[in-house]
Amino acid sequence: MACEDVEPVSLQCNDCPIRHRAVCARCETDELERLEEIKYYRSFEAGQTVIWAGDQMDFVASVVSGIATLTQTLEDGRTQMVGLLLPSDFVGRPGRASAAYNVTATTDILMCCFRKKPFEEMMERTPHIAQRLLQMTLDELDAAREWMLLLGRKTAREKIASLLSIVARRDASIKLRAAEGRMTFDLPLTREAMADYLGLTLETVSRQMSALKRDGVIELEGKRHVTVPNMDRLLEEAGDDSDGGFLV
Amino acid sequence: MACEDVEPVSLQCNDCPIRHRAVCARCETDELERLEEIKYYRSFEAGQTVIWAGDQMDFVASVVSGIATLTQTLEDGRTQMVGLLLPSDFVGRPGRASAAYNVTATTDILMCCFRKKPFEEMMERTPHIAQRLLQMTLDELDAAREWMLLLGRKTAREKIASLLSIVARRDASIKLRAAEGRMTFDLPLTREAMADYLGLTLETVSRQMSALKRDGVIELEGKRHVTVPNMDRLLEEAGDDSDGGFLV
DNA sequence: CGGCTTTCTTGATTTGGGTCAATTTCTGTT
DNA sequence: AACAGAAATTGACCCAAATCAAGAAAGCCG
Repeated sequence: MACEDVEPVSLQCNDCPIRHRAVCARCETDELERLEEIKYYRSFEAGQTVIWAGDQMDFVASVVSGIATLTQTLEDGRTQMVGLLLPSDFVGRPGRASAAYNVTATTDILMCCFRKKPFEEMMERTPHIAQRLLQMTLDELDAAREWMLLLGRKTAREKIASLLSIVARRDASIKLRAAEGRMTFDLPLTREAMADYLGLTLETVSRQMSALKRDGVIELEGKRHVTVPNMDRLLEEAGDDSDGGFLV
Repeated sequence: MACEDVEPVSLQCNDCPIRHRAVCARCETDELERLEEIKYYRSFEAGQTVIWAGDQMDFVASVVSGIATLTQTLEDGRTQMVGLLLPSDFVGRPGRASAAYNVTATTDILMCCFRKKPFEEMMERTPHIAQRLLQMTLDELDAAREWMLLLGRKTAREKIASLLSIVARRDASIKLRAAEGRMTFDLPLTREAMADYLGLTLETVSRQMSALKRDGVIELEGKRHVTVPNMDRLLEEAGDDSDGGFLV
């Protein structure tokens, strides 16, 4: 339980195929059993709502496989995606009783859940977990603010290019593909989801995708499979050469 | 140093006129001396840049008086404000070497700074500080995401109304004015700053302010002094009845 | 007080992206 | 293979907000 070392990283559950990014590796040996005690799995089908904004939320969770989105909506139905959850991402927050956003599965998804109370107790006993969560939350805050720049000031074309480069990069990091230059990946989102993410309509998304294709910035096979012949060109189109803005 | 109590709140420096919201009241007695050791003040004039994005940042700080903004910019000069710092707000982050945003003083401002290294050491020794910072960061994240909805999906009029209601509320909470209904406050921002906050141009901001005035939603004396005769009406114009979205 | 700058307002015009509507292309399914 | 339903594209038109361009207020300072 005592955990004196410096660099907290991620924690590997016994039977989850991924490493959760939430908790402390150093404490792993001591806390793992306890973690196993309080955890359970839930799976959802594509399109299902995991939780509605405002609902009671008595667990925190880590995405094991699949993709989910965080969205907010106005009464008249306008919706804005405020986050994308990929495997190993963390949902829910200690010290908050109800969910702040709608969480929706966009593909079939498996989540590894921890009951909130015991998780919070574990946090109390294991300071590095709070520090690790702080780190992650600060990263998410940076990503959210990067997204604010995109939503407030970028053109439709720049928005699309930004999203594509983020997905490409995220995909690349998973596959450990170091190469710049040519890059191939599948879009995990429908045109509508992209629109909700970027503050556009799906028609505009479609039009700009076609325009980028016409101009040779991307190639499309089918609707979802994208290849970027020249990554630098795409980044240029995105309007900033920042190497980041991982909301993803 | 040991700090076993539950509810971390804020810390009162010996000679700052405000309570910083960053740290733990329970540890106050023990940590205060040390805090005094590592702290120093810096003041900036209206318009001055406190720090540029990417610069080395070897301190964290709390705003004592005045107002500062966090902004991001694209190469061609388009800028988006991503945060507003009011007295007692916290800037800078443990575990990060360089600033992520431009911080600019919009009024004369006094900041209470703590050198980062010792501050981080204090965090190590005082778990509740990390927990308190986590809490604050989660709140900021919520606010940023609320702002994403505004930037992505609200009309110019709704954006203005949202900003006004946030400033009104923040002002009200400072003055401990419980009354709903009629409300009076000074805008701490120029039209241009409002535009950068809302993802609009200053002309549009000005036009929508005039429109809200014409429609009796607000009254204006001079350019900056606003009174809201009916707070509910303003909230209605803001497009959501959420009682929050404090990016402020 | 009068000149000077900065901030703000208002008008005329343009345009990027929204809206509405009609196809087309992809999934499955039986 | 044929059909159905969902997802995506494309076109025609429109409108909210951007852009361009004067002026009007409000500070500020000698």
